Amino acid sequence: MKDGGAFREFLSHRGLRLTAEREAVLREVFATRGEHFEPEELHLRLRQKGANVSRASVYRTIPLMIEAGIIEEVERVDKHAHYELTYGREHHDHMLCLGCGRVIEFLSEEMEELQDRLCAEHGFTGETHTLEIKGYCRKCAKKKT
Amino acid sequence: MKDGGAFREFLSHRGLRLTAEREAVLREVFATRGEHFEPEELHLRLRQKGANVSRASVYRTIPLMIEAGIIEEVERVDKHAHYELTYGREHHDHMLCLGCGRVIEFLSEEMEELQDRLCAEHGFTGETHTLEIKGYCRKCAKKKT
DNA sequence: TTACTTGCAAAACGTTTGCAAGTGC
DNA sequence: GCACTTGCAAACGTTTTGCAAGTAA
Repeated sequence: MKDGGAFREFLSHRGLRLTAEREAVLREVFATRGEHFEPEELHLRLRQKGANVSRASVYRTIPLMIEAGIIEEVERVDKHAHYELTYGREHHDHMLCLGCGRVIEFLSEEMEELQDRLCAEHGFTGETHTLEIKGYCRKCAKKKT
Repeated sequence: MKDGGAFREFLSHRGLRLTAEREAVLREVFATRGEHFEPEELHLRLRQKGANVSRASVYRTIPLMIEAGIIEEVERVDKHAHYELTYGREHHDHMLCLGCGRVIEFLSEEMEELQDRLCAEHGFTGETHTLEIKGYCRKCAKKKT
């Protein structure tokens, strides 16, 4: 697990332990490379691969990975939380197709600049932003007409 | 209820009925003018005012108001959903203070333009966007240092 | 009259937690 | 050895639903 270093450091820095379960969760998260995931799904995949990690441990490891800056919570389409790996990736935002559910990721330097400007205007110290554009992808837009 | 027209129209257009319960919920939503609210809270306020509207009816009315374009779901800070009245208001976005939980609303014409540009670049037909900037308001930023 | 709507209480859902047993450091 | 971690199953809080009774149109 070449990328796991940041998490290991985070754990030891906090006096927490690197257990087989946490390693398994972390490995599985890295295996999703780019895709969004849900806790339940992550747990299922771990079981399928024979890793004995309980649902509780998955749920307990997620906030740690967030604090460690490995993952982030993204949009909540349904009732439950969605996450994605952010470690080693640039910040990006999402377009969500209301037709097929497809998620398009995009980077926008302009968006970053706009955030800075907006924050300055409101005396706000911005740390992160989430921008989600809902609409229809090319295919679905065509289908609709 | 001078503002309720849109909802009435929506209901009759869909062959749905304007019941006392739906009217009460709608009235209460309009009474929140600008503030975000949660279903549970809305239900509580209705009870306190003596309106006999069950929790179930509140939950059943919310999706109708969303479809009617009266309210929108905003950020989910905790586990549960937050909504706000949007009818008759311009689209705006939010800054959320991680210190005190305060929500700052802001309008940005630039943001609207940026959305259009981004969508065009990705062959996407954007309908709405949600932008949330997390960080610290002036007070909390000062407190932190 | 006839769908639509209601309240209730139970179910469902994702998520969290208390506990006793286990384990990294 | 001691604190941190685990799995389990029960608890949690929000949201949804089946049902029988009620009601707008």
